[in-house]
Order: sequence, then C-alpha cells, then structure tokens
Amino acid sequence: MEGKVALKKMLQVQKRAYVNTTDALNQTEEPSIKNTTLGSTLLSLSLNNLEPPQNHEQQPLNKLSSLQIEIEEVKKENQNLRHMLNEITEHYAALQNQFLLVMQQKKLSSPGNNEDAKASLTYNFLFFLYIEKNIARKKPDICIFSYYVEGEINNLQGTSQEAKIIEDQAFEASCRKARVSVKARAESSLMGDECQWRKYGQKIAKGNPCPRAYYRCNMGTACPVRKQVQRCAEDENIMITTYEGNHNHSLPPPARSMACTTSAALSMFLSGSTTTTFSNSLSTSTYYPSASSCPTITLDLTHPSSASAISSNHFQPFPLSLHGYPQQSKGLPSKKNLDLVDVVCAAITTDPSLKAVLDSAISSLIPDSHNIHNHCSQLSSSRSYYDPS
DNA sequence: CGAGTTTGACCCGCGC
DNA sequence: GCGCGGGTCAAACTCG
Repeated sequence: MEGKVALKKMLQVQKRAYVNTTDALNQTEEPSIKNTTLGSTLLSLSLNNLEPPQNHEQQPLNKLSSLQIEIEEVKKENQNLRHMLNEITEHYAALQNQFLLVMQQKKLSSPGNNEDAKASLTYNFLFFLYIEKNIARKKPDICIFSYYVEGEINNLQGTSQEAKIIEDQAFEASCRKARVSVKARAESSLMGDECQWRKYGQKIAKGNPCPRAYYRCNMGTACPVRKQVQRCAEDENIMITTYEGNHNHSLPPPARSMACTTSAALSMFLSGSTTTTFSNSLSTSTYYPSASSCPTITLDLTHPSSASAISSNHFQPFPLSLHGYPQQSKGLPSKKNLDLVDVVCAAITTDPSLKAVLDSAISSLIPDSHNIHNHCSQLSSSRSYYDPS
C-alpha cells in the first residue's frame, strides 16, 4: 500500500512536470491532461481507486491484480516519459553546445586578439576535423564545424550589449565547469606552460599515493583558471595536469598553446560528450582526474604514437570512444560536411599566415611535427574514409 | 618583510 | 541523516 502511495506521488509530480512542459511548449492551447497518455493513466488510476468493491471476499485478489496492472501501466508511462526526457535533454544539449561554441568563436574573433584567435581557431579546426571524420559518422546532427564556414558567427555580431554579457557569462560558466586533463611525461615541455601559478592546496586523493596539487593562475587579476597536477599512480614519470576555466588575460606563447589546446578540447566536449577520450593518437585510456561530476576531456600525450601519428604522413582517423551520451547511428555525414572539410583544408593550405600559426601551434604541441600542409593533404586524400561511394 | 608553500580544518556534494 | 572524499580556505611556516 505504501508502494502504491509512493507511485501515486511520483505520478503526481510527473503529471505536474508534464503539464508545465506542455504549457511551455503550447502556449496558445490549454493543455488537456485527458488527451495525453499520462493523463489517461492517471484518470484510470483515479477511477480504479473510486470503484467500490463488488465482492468482499474477492477484494484482496482484485486489489492485488489491479495494483499489478497499475504498476505495469506506471512502468510503461515511466519508460515513455524517460524516453521523452532523454530526447529533450539531448536536443537541448546539442543546441546549447552549438550556442556556446559560437559564443566562444565570437569571443576569440574580437579585435585586438587576432593572434590568439587565429591560434585557437586552428586548434579548434584540427579537433573538429576529428569530429567530422569520426564522431559525425555517429552523430551527424551535431555538426558544429559548419558554423565556422557558414558564417553563423556573423549573424550574432549585432546582438545587444546586454545579451552579450549574458552570453559571456553562460560561456564562462560552461568553461568553468568543463575540464581538460593532459596526461604527459614529466620531462615533456608541455608540463611547463610558463603561466604563473600559485599553489593553494595539496591533497592525497584516494587510489593514488602521490599528492594532488592545486594551483590558481596568478597572471591576471582574478583569473578563474585553476589546474591540478598529480603524478600517475601507475607511472610516476607521467604527470596528469587538469585545467579548468578560461584565462581572462593575454598569455605567453607556450601558455597560449596549452590554453588553445584545452580550449579546442573543450569545444570537442561541447559536441555532446560528457567525457571524451582521444584514443591511440592523442590518448590511450580514459582517465577521471577526480570523482567530480564535471565533464572531462583527456588528452593523453604519453603514448609513443601520439607524436608520430600527427607528425608523420600517416594521419590515421582516430579511434574515438565516447562516454556519457547515448550513441546514435544515423548514417554517414552529408556531402555538405565533406565539402566543408575540403574548403577549410584549402583555406589553410592557401593562407600562409594561417598555415604559419598552425605550424607553430603544432610545433609547440609536438616538437618534431612537420608542417600542416602534409596533414591537410592527408585529410583531403582520406575523404574516402567515410565516403559512401 | 613579502611572496609563495604547507597543511590541517572546513565546506559541500554525493552515495548509501 | 550520515559518512566519505574532493576541493578550498587560511593560518603557520619557509625562503630569498
């Protein structure tokens, strides 16, 4: 009986939420609960409760069977509602991610910050090529990359100052929450990003005898960026650095490179994955820096193939594992997106300044890398990878 | 003496 | 509600 009461309470909550949702979605029409499946269920439940018992001896049996039926109905409704909620959440996340990404690009393309913007753009470009070549096959409905080429950013240039502040705050909040974890050898140049960090705490985390150090960026005034540094439990030569937030000031080139990398990885995350790990080429394993609920991107630069995969001409499509979001298989990406890859490849190969920035950016990331031209050639020639023909 | 580090205490979110 | 663990704070400490 208590279970039934609990179920009814759950249903009442669901009913209220559903009515609110339909109210919001359909402002012009008065929502009718009776017209919904949930409403029908609730109605039938109420009617069942009101029906007087016809036979006192059969009452317990009837009640048991009716309760079982009710439970089954509630289960079905729960499944339907969960499915609906999942769909809505997915669509909302996809839209929000696209919005935030556009905001990021808008921010980076602000005047007086061309070098930073260009470096970030090139990093983002590389990562989004990975998306196009790998994720898009599974989630073609999230084609953030197209925003770069189709000038969607320009459409937002005329927004009001107030809207801009709100957008910036939304972006800051999202970047503050998302994290990028970089796993690299201690001797790697990546570990010294030449940013000024102030240590504010140290803690021994569970499962790793090595202490985790907490740092704040000390370069700008009230810079929100924090990082955690910890040696890997399995191999103490490997340092795991987790970055959180965006710098609110200009950075020296090495720090800028890292910031661009993390920014691009964040953008990657914004494509819809709660925790994304680049495997083989940029990463070999999923790593969770803490039990935090913050979504985390892991860039694993410790694998021997990490550098060679990019610096050599064997630019292989990345095996990519996604966690946290249900995978959808909706076929191959549209030809439009394939063309976009070509368009941007052409832009990079023909624009010397863009190419130079990208070269220096990759060089700072992978010391022995060759120039970007080879990568673009490879990318263009590898189109057959997901060309249906 | 000031800047940076250390370290124990505290806060808060999450799971049971 | 309680305990656990990650993250942060701030006083004490160190160093140049």
